[in-house]
Amino acid sequence: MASVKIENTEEEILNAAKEVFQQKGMAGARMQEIADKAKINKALLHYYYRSKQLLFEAVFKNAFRLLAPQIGKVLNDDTELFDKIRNFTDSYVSFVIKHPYLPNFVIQELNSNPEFVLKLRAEASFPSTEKFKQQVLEAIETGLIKPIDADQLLINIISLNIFPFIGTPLLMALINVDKIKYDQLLQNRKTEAADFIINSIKI
Amino acid sequence: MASVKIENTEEEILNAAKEVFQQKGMAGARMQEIADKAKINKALLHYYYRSKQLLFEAVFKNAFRLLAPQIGKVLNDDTELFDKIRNFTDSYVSFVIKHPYLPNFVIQELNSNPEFVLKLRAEASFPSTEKFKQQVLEAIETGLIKPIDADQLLINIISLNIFPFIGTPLLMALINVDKIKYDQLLQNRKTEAADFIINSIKI
DNA sequence: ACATTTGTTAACCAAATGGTTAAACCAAAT
DNA sequence: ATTTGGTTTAACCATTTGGTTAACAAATGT
Repeated sequence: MASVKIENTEEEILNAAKEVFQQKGMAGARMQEIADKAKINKALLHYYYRSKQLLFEAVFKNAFRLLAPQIGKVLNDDTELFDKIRNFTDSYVSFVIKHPYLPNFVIQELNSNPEFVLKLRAEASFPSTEKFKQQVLEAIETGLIKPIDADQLLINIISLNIFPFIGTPLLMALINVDKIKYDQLLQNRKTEAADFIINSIKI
Repeated sequence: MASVKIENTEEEILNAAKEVFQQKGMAGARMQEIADKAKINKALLHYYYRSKQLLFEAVFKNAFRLLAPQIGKVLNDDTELFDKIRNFTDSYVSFVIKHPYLPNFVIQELNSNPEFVLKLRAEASFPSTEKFKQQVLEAIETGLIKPIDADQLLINIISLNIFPFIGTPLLMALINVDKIKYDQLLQNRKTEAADFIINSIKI
């Protein structure tokens, strides 16, 4: 039964580590807290993952592998541009509501460890933007959308979808609503954000 | 000359603390590093700011007092809606290029200390959205813009302006450009972002 | 049955870290 | 010249923290 137990503890650790790292970041996380949350001895953490750094990287890669395909949807999907945008905003919002700490975590740690990006690029899951750029060019040529730089459009799409989650505390304070009302706003964005984007570019 | 010296050291400390806190966050910052950067003894930090927490709060409030008026521009300015949007995106981009770590710092620490928001609301500098909401309603009634929820529009404006800075490492990796090219993209956003927003809402 | 490998723990350790203390320094007032 | 007040430092301290060790337990192979 060794392998069963291994997978149990290993996953237990990873889950606990995920929680703690995503809430407190690399610097703020404590190995002891992770051990407690996983209900194991601290030494066992080092038995499975040799150091805090390695445990963190495991968590981070897991998170990124979850997030990347979501972003990939805007990029490497075959559907028509407007559908794709609608599709993306809808599914991304649903996704993040299930993993609320994730985008902030990824962004944050990417900011404090810019070298991380290099490691990520090597990953198979890392999305490529070629297809999207091509599609935007075609849509411009066929007169479907106004001329716009594909990179800027991509930045816009991602910004409109990710920031409302990362900026939750700031935005909540600013528009002066409680968590419940704000979550409703976010839900509405499933369609609102897509409409906003499409309105801007369609002819 | 005691008072002169005070202001010098105190400011020296605050500047050093700003750099370190903004790059590493509350948890990752080290008092020793701040002292070194300010070229003073560590004990002197505690002489001026009794604890790490208090020093951090001083830095954070400073940062927020810098950021808040920028956001306030979208909200409490008298100019016409489209001009206001153009104005805001232009001046916000210029502002953040001068203070690159600032938005990320504020967002990040707001996320890990949601109670902070309460303290900030009390601040005089905290922007109110009433005027903006009113203005949007009027613009809809007079047929200047399409119907849109003012809160959603505000979220869109802020997202489009702030996220490209916070998400720099992610976006750079995604669209596969170096820092120089990315900074050019950001510069272009001074007008691009405003156009994008206005295109979306104008009739 | 027994040896070997794998999983788990309690106790421990060295380094780092936030914070304190007591003394020294120094400009201005007396 | 001496006192006085705030300013600055070196040395120190208690606690926290990531990480290790050595011993024990539980499987697994032979």
